[in-house]
Amino acid sequence: MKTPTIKDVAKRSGVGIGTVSRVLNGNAQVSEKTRAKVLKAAEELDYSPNVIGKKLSQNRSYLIAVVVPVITHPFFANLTEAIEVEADKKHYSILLTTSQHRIEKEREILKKVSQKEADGAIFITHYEHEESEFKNLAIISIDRHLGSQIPIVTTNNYDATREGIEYLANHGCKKIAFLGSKPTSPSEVAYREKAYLDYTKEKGMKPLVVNEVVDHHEEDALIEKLVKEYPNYDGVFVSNCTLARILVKKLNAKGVKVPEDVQVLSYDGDFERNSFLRISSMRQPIELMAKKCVELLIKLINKEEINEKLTVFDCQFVKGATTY
Amino acid sequence: MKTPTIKDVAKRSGVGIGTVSRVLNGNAQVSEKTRAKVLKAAEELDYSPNVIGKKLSQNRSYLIAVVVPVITHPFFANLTEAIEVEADKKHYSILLTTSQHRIEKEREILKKVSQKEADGAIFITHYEHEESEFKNLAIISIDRHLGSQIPIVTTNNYDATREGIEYLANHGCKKIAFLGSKPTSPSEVAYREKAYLDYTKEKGMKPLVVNEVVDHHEEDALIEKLVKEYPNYDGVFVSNCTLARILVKKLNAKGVKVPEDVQVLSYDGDFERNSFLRISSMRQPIELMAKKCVELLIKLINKEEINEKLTVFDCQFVKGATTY
DNA sequence: ATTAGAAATGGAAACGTTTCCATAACAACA
DNA sequence: TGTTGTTATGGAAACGTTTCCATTTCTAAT
Repeated sequence: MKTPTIKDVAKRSGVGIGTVSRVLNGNAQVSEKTRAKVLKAAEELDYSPNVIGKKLSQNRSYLIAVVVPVITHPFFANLTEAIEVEADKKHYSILLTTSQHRIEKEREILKKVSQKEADGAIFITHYEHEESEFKNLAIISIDRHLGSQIPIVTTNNYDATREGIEYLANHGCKKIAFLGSKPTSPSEVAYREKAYLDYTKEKGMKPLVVNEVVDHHEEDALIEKLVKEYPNYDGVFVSNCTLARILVKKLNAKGVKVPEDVQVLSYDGDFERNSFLRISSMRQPIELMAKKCVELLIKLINKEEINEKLTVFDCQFVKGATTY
Repeated sequence: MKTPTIKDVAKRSGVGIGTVSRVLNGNAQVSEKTRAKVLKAAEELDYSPNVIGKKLSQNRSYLIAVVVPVITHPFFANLTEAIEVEADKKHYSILLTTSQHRIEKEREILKKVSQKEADGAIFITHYEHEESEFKNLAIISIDRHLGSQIPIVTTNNYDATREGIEYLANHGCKKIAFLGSKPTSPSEVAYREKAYLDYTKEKGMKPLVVNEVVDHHEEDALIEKLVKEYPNYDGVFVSNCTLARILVKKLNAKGVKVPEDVQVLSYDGDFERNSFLRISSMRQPIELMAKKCVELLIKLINKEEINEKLTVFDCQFVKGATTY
């Protein structure tokens, strides 16, 4: 009992396959009588068009690969979900690919895209690739510089960081530190540290920076370095929310109170659900970013001209329990 | 400048397309000389096979749809990621579909599967569907009874709940309450409440149950009902971890200390990252479940016979900070 | 009744693979 | 050198659509 094809519908309704296609897609003129016949036959056969056939004939997969290190991280999960919702509106589906922090797996994903497994990809990830790996592919990157041709969607890293640091200063912090994990490849994220360094220089403050390239499982050791420096600071601007959470936990464990002894403000936005401690943060407008990514990517897929090589969104300060 | 096809490779290497296919798939005998020629030509043309063509010729998409309400929930994210990792090992990719708590969207997803957008689906979701909607489709369900033909992967809901409640009793709880959100469709999850009711009956305890069918955004009101009952209980077994987190927050807000005044133990497992409060829980072995789902689903896709209509995994008690 | 123009329709070609079948090349042996 | 059996190879057919082009049917005006 094979599943029926368009031919079966054509035969049963006594029309040609072209006509069936036109009826079902509703994009061309068909007489009312024919339309009824075809719909009836399709109904009776319980026919639904085979998507793979359609994809081949259009040479389009209508799939967008979302490339993240892991989906279990709240930031990635929220971003991916927002992308899924936007893509769905435009009749694209999401191919979920996690690199599990392994560059080889990321390469495999790129290969999938070049094999038309997906029409394009949105990269939210860390690794540096050869520019040649991206040749001609429809790719949008969040934050990172993947290659001269890859459009970037990002936030106002410099200004938002600056705004955050000023917030700390205006709320009583005299000695502000910076905590981050240095991006492994050229990235807009680097402007966060730069904003901090510029600020301290301007104000004649002695900078205290803990910002190294670390593997994701080495975060604890990194943060430990800053914890040790206490009480050389009474405020910390953290480059991302995961680090911020761990920092607060470690400070608490040491008996340092947040925000009483140290105020903590983070980039990113606190996407943890039902969290027992909301981190104050400069929240990135994830939904807007997702929407923009999808729009740009679809333009790229359709070979339309794109003028925005760099799209910048503003962050918003969201008060949590880690600052005054 | 079109992307090269297998024909281009055949022409350039002076062989037939069948031979090219054989070389590239490495599943048939090809002379060393020919193999070299073909590989060279493929290399020079920078050829990579078009996956859609392959899919059509095999009438397989090598895609598994993962159907979750949202991906932002840690439990769903962890499960999905585990599924992705397992599927990848078997050369399947993941089509991520979120229903956003809307049954219509879930129907659309089912339609996608029946249109061969994916070869099969793993359902981790709430809604009740007509059994006819699943006709012949390769589907595995986690916990829920979707239809008489759909295999279920679940945990030992009854026994693990019982074990949890006994743990509370053994650690000083005299009056144990049950908090849950009632499944909207037949589900193995229902055995959690049953285990509680049986236990209290056996022990001659007066049961205190707050377990209603609620929409996901009505959870607060549900939990409030139990909070009001305090101090009619000194221990709570909660059916899932989201509810448990909210419960603890609300109890704290009311000045009730956890675990000093009330101990809280949850089903599921605490999948929040860097949480400031670990919930004690009966943890479900997510990785094993994911592996099983993928295995079963692939068997289903391959039309192999399946004897396990119900697969049950054991949970493991994981101590957090909400119990002694 | 005739005809021009528009609307509707049938079906071949195309999308890029895999697979099957027929044939060709080769090796080994008499 | 011819024969047989094996291995290698070319290319048509098939997968299920969409789309394009040629043809038919209809409409309405003369």
